[in-house]
Amino acid sequence: MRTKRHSIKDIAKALNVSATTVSFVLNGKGKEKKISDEVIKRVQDYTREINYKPNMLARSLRTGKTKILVFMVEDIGNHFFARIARIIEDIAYSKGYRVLFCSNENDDKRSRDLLNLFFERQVDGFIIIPSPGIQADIEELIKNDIPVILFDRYFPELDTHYVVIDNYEASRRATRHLIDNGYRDIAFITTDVVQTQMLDRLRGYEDAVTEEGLPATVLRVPFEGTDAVRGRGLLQDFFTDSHHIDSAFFSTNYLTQSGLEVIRDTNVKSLDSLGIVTFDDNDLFRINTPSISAVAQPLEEIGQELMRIMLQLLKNRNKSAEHIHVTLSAKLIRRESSLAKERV
Amino acid sequence: MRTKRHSIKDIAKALNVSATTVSFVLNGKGKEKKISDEVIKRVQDYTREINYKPNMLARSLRTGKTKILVFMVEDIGNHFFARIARIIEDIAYSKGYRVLFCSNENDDKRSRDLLNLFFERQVDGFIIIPSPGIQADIEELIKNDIPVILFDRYFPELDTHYVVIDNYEASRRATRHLIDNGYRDIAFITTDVVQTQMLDRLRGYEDAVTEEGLPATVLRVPFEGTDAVRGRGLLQDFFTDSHHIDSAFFSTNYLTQSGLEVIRDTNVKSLDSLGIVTFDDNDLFRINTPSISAVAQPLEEIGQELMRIMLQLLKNRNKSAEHIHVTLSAKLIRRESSLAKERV
DNA sequence: CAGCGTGGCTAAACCGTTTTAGCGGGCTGG
DNA sequence: CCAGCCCGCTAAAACGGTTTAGCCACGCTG
Repeated sequence: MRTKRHSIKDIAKALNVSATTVSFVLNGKGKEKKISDEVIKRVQDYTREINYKPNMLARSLRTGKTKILVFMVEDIGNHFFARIARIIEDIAYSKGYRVLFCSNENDDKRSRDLLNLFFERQVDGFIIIPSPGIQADIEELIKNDIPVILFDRYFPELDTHYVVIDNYEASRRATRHLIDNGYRDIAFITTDVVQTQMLDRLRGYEDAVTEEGLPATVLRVPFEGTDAVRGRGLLQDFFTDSHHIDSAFFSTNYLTQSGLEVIRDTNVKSLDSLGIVTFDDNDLFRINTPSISAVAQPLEEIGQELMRIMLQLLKNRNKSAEHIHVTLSAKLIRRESSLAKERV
Repeated sequence: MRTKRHSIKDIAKALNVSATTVSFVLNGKGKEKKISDEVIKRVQDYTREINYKPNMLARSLRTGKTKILVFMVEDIGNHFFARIARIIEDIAYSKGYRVLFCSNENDDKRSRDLLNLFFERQVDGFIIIPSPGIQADIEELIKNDIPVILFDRYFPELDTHYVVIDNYEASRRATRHLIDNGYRDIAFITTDVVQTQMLDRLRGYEDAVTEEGLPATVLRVPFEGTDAVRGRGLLQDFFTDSHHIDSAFFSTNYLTQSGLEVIRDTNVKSLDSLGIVTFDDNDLFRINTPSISAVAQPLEEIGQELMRIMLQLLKNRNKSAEHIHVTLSAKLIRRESSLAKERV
């Protein structure tokens, strides 16, 4: 029953040809290397018959390429990351690359472990949403000449390739949109994460409200627990206590989900009168009653840019050109939740 | 700037010792192999200084072990799977194994691709929730003498190691619980997946209601789309049309979430009068108002059993003993949603 | 002083591929 | 008639580790 894995040498022996010949045929270089049609056929038939699968470790060791990319995000379960993952996977696949996904939960130790794991296994490139404290590890990768692209957030002090959106501008416009619809007491509900993307969103909000002489109310929910319950307690207290609030701008989608549930379950506020905008769109917000206005990041474009850069880096492995910085702009999708309403 | 990756030979050359010596020291066999303390120290200091990371491809090629396990489920974003994943990861980690997670979305092609990807890369073992049509591929793995354990569901016609829960009994008890609390028209809301776990849950429900002469109403929601919106349309229609229903038993957690949202948003039924039980507990159900009764699978135990078996298989790689079948029992957690209520 | 053990190290084989260099034989052209 | 070319194939090195077998020098024993 127990079958030893087949190797090229086994095949060569069985067919009375050399390992070289088998390798040529299996790599589609039969014609080019002047192997006779007869031998090509014999090799192909036999390998198919025994269901031969090459040992990629050996191949990668020899070629120096694994044809594997790593896509590391905060939480691959999050809709925003999952969507981009799928886009990237499709492009990568069509170019002969496989993609491994992993979540770092924005934790440095976990990030480091994962980077190490894959670095040691010689993956060809990394697309990363960095946790706050792994700047040095990223630098180390780059020193080793391995393609790294950051996205969603980056390190201002470290020159790397990255793809982000203009969070400041998007946040500012979303806030203005609430103001334009008559809301005057806008809460900004965000995480305690102090990385570029969140800081920019906060600044966008703050500038928009202060320009109009409106008050700024910020709730920072610690990043912990699982999405389903993250910050429910804090949110509940906040909405119960802050009666002055007439609208809320959520800086990230999982907070919005918790927020909506809290509001609905506790009836502290009426969803129909509260103005709501969220960062990062998803189906739930579209289908929700009322539908929720959202800052939609250009997922398709982000994924495409990431892979465009990655493939370029993989091609020009030698010459290290300038670092590429891409900043895309997000789109505000206006839905029921943020439009001017009858005031009570 | 560009640094070639360090190899053991580089280190050996730099320190004027042999590669063998370096390897011994790095593997902690210095003492055992009678390497002098002085040399051990020099090697350790130097490797630390240059931040040497071994090439795991080369190591694995030689040793035949990658120290990597694969954990493949339907959707790693799902709470139930994610929890088990974490438990497994912790145990594996403590034994020197890393775990790679992946989602097959219950799709055969995707499953096959993933199995192939990792098989070719020589991972040491698989823990799998199989999609319906990959029986042959699983068999192939087993033929190649690589440890495979199925869980959550299995192939009745294929003898493999597996860990499951007694879905029939759990489902039966959950249904009986609703009956005992006075519900007489219980809907069973499930997926169109026809694998063991779902079939058993269905049978459990059917037997429980027919024994009492109660009607059986089954809604099958196709497995597609993303969790957030899966089956919303169908569920909405169902609850709108089926006015006779006084309770619902959901066969899987994401359907419950969609169901709750639909009921809440459309007000077709009152959450307070409807009896509800769901398969697979999570924080949301606990915190929900009303809190939702759930069949809680013993996550910790499942994870531990899986790893216990896996480690055993990895140890006794040679002798193929009997296939191990573990069936655990689930616990019904009674909460507000299923208790006898004032009837209107 | 032969023989033996042991401390401290290393040469070389090996894992399964890819790839470079090249071999022998038949055919062609000058 | 032979130089040169093409055809069809192969030997061997290389990738970066691990592991087996064994070398040499030294001290100790009998």
